[in-house]
Amino acid sequence: MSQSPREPFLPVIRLLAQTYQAFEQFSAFHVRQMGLTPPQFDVVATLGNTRGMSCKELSEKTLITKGTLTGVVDRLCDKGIVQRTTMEHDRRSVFVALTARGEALFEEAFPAHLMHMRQAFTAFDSKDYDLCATELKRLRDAFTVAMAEVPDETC
Amino acid sequence: MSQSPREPFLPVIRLLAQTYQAFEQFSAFHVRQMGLTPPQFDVVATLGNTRGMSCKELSEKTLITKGTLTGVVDRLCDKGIVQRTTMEHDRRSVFVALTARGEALFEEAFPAHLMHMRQAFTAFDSKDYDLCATELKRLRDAFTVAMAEVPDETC
DNA sequence: TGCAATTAGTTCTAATACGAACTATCATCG
DNA sequence: CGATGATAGTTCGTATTAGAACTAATTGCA
Repeated sequence: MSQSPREPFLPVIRLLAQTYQAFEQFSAFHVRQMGLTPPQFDVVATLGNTRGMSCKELSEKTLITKGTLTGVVDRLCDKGIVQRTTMEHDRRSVFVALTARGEALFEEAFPAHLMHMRQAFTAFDSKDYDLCATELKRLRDAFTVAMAEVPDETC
Repeated sequence: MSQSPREPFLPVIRLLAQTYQAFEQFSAFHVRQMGLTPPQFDVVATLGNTRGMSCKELSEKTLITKGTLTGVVDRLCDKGIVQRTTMEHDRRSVFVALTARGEALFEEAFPAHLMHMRQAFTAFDSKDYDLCATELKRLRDAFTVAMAEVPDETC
């Protein structure tokens, strides 16, 4: 009934998936109440307190693929929350920034979401944050390094 | 340029997202090479070494929503990898099991994927697994508990 | 200068993803 | 027995999601 004892990383992978899922559920629940989808909120939160940035930079910060980002930004444009501008010095780039209405939304939604998320961490102290961050970093880097080593052999 | 120092959990959330993303990239890369999508592989891996199970059970183990699962199982049926049967004692339930061809696929793809994933953990020893698991469990439970406390107030 | 290689975004296709509405079936309790 | 409620899956609508092909613009180097 239990898993193969030969693969001690399987429990870790399972836990990672469960943890991310639990986070997503908890976070998305509140984001949807504010009339946004999680990716849309990510974009608004990333653009907040910022002059704006290119799609590429936005893509790197939100971890949203560029192809997907086009659609997300499209919908935020339709809602009047962000606006696109072509850049002067590099006409390939698109500059994305919050509109006045987008700023107002950010000022309201972002603190509200922080308040919501804070409720999950009431039992954490600074040592807990450090431990958590250390282990996550270790895991993230393990995957990143492994990923960097594989695909070259395939091409 | 740096984040609000008042919210020590923000780095943890960011790291969780980055870690899951890195895992997904690394894992999905290999899964796609085998002609499956990540959710399809999850289903095959879950059904492997099993007589089969209901959609509900499959949904709980794979973390795939029931609505989404219908489509995933549809496609696996089309490929002849799994098959559906209505249960005798409860005609609401659907029993999903690997076909002979699905078994063969599992026998080949699952060990291959384990081998792939193992490459990310070459630097981990048993203490590392424990530390990682402990912190992930703590995080997962924090979100789960917080989620359980919120929605009732909303209804 | 001039063309090949890059880069930034968009578009396209197939597959998720979620919540809500819906159907069919069971369970419960009067 | 019979209404009420709960449960398992499917269906539906909208929004992501990844990757690949495509366009436009820039860069690099001969």
